[in-house]
Amino acid sequence: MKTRSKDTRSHILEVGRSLTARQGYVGVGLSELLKAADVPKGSFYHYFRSKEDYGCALLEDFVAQYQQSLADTLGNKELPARNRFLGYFEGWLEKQIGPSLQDRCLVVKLSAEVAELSPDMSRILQEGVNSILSSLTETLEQGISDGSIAPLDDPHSLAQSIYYQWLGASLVAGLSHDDAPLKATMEATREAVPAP
Amino acid sequence: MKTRSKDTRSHILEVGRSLTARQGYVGVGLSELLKAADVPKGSFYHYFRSKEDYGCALLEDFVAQYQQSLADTLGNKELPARNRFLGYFEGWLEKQIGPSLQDRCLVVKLSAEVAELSPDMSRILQEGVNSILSSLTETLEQGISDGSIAPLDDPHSLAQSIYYQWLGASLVAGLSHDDAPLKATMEATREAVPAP
DNA sequence: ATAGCCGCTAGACGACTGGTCTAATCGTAC
DNA sequence: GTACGATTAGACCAGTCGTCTAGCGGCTAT
Repeated sequence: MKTRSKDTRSHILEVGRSLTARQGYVGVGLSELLKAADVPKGSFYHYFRSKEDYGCALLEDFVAQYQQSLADTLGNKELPARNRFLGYFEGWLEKQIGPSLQDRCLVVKLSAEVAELSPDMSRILQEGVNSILSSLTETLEQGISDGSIAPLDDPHSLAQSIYYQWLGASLVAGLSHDDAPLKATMEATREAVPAP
Repeated sequence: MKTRSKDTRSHILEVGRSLTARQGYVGVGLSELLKAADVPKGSFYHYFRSKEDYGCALLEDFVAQYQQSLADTLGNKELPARNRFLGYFEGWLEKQIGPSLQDRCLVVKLSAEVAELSPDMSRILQEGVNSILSSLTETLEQGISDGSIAPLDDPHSLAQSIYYQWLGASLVAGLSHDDAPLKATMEATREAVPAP
């Protein structure tokens, strides 16, 4: 085994992520995964208890990284909160357009598949969603405070509406490999978050 | 073979629908499907050229039925258009709550899975989405005409926003088996479609 | 009636992949 | 060089999709 920058476990998860972002969870078999990662099949059960255990690790990894990038984007206190909020969705738009399926949102890709398959994986995604919604709500509140967003009745409801809309738009955009639904949603988002 | 109310092909599709609504497309193997349908394996390839051909038939069937029920709900000219519009989403809410996964929306369940798997299946779902969006837009326009909905800048954008929001909310609701996201979306929908 | 026909069924079979496990090997520390 | 944990090879079998042949059973035409 050649030396690898990261340890084998992380390496498997990294390769798994890019494969899974394209083909789904069930759609990536262990053989394919391990071949792509250049890890012998026998090693798998040294690093993970089962495929589901691996799936959970994959999602935990994803959620953790996502939260980090969320903190970077939404937490940058230099910008007015409204810009940070819109910037988050601009980033989403760009990721979905780019050809690197690698970075696509696993909530969109895996939620439906995992829902009736693995309670553990569902829970991890669920918690990721909640944490994103909290961050978005908080940013809206900051925007009201800093004056970049006009006062709102219920920031949490708005954050929820917008986030769900992006999930749905991504689903449809994936079907047609066309970013029009996302661009329309970007426009709708701008209008839904009024500057004062 | 006992007499069956419908022909075998339709029967396979019907059983396939309920299995697929729960387990996804890849998640239902031919053996499981045919065993559940009590149809011998040899028959499958008499009715379908391949599993993908069956998948397309499944989706075409679903889309056709969906369009029918859409016409029934949105086309009922007795009611003001706003009531018909909101009624459609109330129906969605009820279906998702009920334990009969059978009736759940296959756009939500299969879009992500099918996107990178089968262009044909993707196209059928895509066309279903477009047709739903057209019907919703049309109903909004009728509402503006009949006075049940206050004038809107762009009915199509609004229909799109609302529909995407429901897709996303359904995805998340499935994760937690909790209808809160859908109820919140129902409320948001009511507010987004203002009576004059 | 009966012969012929054909839509449909039965289910074995092949080539392959799925996730899992045990037994053996490797690498390092003493 | 022995001990011992970390790592791997590859067997394992249930299950995958898809194919194929044999023949049932119910029509129709004569």
